[in-house]
Amino acid sequence: MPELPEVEAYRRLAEGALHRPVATVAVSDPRFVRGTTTARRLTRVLVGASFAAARRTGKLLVLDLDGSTVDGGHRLGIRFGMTGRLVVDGRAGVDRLVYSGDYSADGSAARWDRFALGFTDGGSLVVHDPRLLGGVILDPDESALGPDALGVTLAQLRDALAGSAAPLKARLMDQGRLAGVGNLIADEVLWRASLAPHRRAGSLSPAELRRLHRHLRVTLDELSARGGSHLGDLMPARRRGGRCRRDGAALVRSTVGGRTSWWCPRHQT
DNA sequence: ATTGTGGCCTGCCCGC
DNA sequence: TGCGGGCAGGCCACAA
Repeated sequence: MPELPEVEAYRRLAEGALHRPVATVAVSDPRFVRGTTTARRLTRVLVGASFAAARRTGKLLVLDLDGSTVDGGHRLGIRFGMTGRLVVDGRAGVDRLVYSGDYSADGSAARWDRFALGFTDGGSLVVHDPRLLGGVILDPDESALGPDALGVTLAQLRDALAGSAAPLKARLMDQGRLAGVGNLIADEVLWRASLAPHRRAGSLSPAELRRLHRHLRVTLDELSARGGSHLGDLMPARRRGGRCRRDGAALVRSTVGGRTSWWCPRHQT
């Protein structure tokens, strides 16, 4: 589910979990713990610790542990995959997620709670993820991520695309080059910027690059303000029989960069 | 190195 | 109405 706007909302929600000592760690499915991290180690590091900061790069949420404790300096990384939600003290960061059903507060969805921290004050931080495509990891490699899409400069965007023969959309979604753009936002931005998703990433003229940069910034701002990456202008037409809201042309559905893409063959070139 | 493909998971929707 | 295939906003390992 979540792209940059959702994870940013989660980050703000996670700020409510700072400076509260962790009492318990619960991992309901070991597959949710990624990399070389183990549930045992998570428990050892987190119990007794508290978080000093909640940061975000792209779709990765990072909670810094308070540096004054024995295990200080560690970082807890949380990814949300396509269906992950963050719930702090019973409150969700995002009201609704497409494709992941609705989270009811009556506990009926508790079986999808993959990771839960209990604080000494009785509150909690829970990651809910039915599809199990997200995960938690200790000390994630943040250097593997490109610059965050929110605030990326024109020069950084140029660097991310220059010289590449890969489809433009695939490169935009390459988290190592640019962090935070997912499938929906990529379609939305390319539609707004009048660029076809299968264009070679390195083929953009300076004017096209500036246009893409401007629309990327504006789109991320707008979707964050609207409350989610599924609230783009292209979204309602992103279905069979959908027509371009701008010029009425039948939208094309094709696979680009391994992902389903919807685009207008008339104005996206 | 870069680019493309398949697989991981569960839930929902559409067509029969 | 019931059933099953296809598909879903991500990411990672692997192949060419």
